Amino acid sequence: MFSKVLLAEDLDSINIAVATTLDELNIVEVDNVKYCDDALLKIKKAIQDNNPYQLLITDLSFIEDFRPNQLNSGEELITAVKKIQPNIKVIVFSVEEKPVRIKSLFENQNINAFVLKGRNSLPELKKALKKVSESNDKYIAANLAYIFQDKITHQIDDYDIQLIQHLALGVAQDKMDLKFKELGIEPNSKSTIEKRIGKLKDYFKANNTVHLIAIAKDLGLI
Amino acid sequence: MFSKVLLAEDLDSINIAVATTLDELNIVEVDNVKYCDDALLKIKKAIQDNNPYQLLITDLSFIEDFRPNQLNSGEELITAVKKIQPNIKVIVFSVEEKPVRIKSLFENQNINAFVLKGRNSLPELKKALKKVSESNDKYIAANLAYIFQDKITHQIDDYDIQLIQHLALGVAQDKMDLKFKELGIEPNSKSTIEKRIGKLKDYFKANNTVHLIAIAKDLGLI
DNA sequence: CTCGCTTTTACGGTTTCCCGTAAAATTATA
DNA sequence: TATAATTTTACGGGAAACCGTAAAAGCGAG
Repeated sequence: MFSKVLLAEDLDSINIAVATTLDELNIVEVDNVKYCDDALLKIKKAIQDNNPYQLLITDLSFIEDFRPNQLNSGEELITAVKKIQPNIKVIVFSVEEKPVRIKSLFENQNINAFVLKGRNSLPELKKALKKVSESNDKYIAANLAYIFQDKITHQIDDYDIQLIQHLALGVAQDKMDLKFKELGIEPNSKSTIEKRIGKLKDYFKANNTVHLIAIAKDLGLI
Repeated sequence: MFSKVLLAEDLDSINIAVATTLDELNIVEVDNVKYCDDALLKIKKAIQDNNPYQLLITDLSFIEDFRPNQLNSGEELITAVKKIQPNIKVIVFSVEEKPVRIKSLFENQNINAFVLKGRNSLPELKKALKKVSESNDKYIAANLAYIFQDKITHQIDDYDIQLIQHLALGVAQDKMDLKFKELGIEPNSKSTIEKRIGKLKDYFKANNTVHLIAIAKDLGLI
C-alpha cells in the first residue's frame, strides 16, 4: 500500500471523508489541498525534498472563488503534475460521468484509476487504492466499463465537435463555411457542413439544430 | 438546537462528513438516507409514530442508478415532504450555484436555508443550523446574497423557461403554438412566441436560437 | 364606460435552413 | 494507371425562421 499520498479536493465534506478512508488503510502521510495550484506546489516541494508523493487523488472540477488560480481543473492539474513527475500514480475521484471525459482521462492523461463519487464510492476508492498500489493495471468500476465500448465517442470525431461548438457559440450554419476557412478547418463548403449537421441530427435523433445542441450539451460533448 | 434530523444525500463521502458535523452539535437522532424516496418514507413513518422530524437537510441532485425512484431531485422531495408536513424546516446543502435555482428554492419551496457545498461548507452548515433552529428567519451565506439582486431571474419568467425548454426538446418554433395550446399555456400565437424568442435572444445577446439554447444550458436556466 | 397603454395576434417579405440530386474531386484498389 | 468507391462541392426548390408593421384584444385609471 502507498505510504505518501496527496489529496486534491475542494469540497471540505468530501475531503474529510476521504482523509478518514485513507487513514483506515493505514496510510500515514496524507496531505490535503483544496486548490489545484496548492497541489502542484506540494508535489514540487516533495520532489525537491527527495521524498516525492507516490499517489495523487484528485477531483476534476474545482469551484472558482475569490482566489485566482493557474490551474482550474483536475485535467490541468494532472497534465502539470505529469510534466514534473511522470511516474506518479493518479486516481481521479469525481462525479463526472460523461463517457467522453472519463475516456479521455485514461487515453490522454494516462491515469491509473477512476472512481465515481456516488452512494458507495468509499469502498470503491479502497478497492482502487489496493489495485493501483499492487500493480500497474488500470482500474475502473465494473459499472463504468461500458464507457470503453461506447459508440458515441467512436463515431463522433473532432470535426463534429468543432462544428457543434461553433453552432453553440452562435455561428450561423450559413456562415460556418467562412468561419471554418478562417480557422483552416477542412472540409469547409456549405454543402459538406450542412451534410455533417444533418448526419449528427440523424445520429442523435434530433428534430432540428436547436435540439441537437441541447443534446450535445447534455451529453457533455461540448 | 434540533434533536431529530433527517439527512438526504446520495454521495457517501458527504453523507459521512455531514453526519459527523451533526454529531458535533450534539444532535442525537440523525437519520441518513441516500434516496429521496427513502427520505419521504422515513418522514411519513415518523409522523405516524407521533415523533416527526424537525429538520430535513437535503441535496438537490441525486444520481440515478439501477433503482427506479418516484422522486429524483431535492426539489421534488421538498415539495412532497411539505405536503405531508408543512411545518418541517428545510436546509438545502448543494453545489448548485445557479441563481435561478437557488432563488426558486426560497420563493417557491419556502426553504429555511441554503448552504453551498464548498471549501468551507461544514462551518457554514453549522451556522445555518443554529440560525434555523433559533428563529424562523431565512439563512443564506453572505457571498450568495447577490442572488436576490440578480437581474436575470427578475426578467425571465416561467413562460420564458417553458419556451426555452420546449425548444431544447426539439419542438420547432413554428409548431410551438400547437404545443402550447395542447398544454394550455398562454399566450400561444405563432406571433407572440416568435416575439418572445426574439426578446430572449436580445436579452442574452444570442445570434440565433441555437446560440440561445446553448446559453440557457450554460446558465442552468434549463 | 371611455381613454390610453400594454399585450397579443395577424400577416407579408426576406433570409436562413433543410433536403434531394448530381457533378467534381479525392482516395482506394487492383 | 485505370477504375471503382467515397468524399466533397454545387445548386435549386421548398420549409422554417426572422423581422417589421399594424390591427385586435385586454387592462388599469379616471
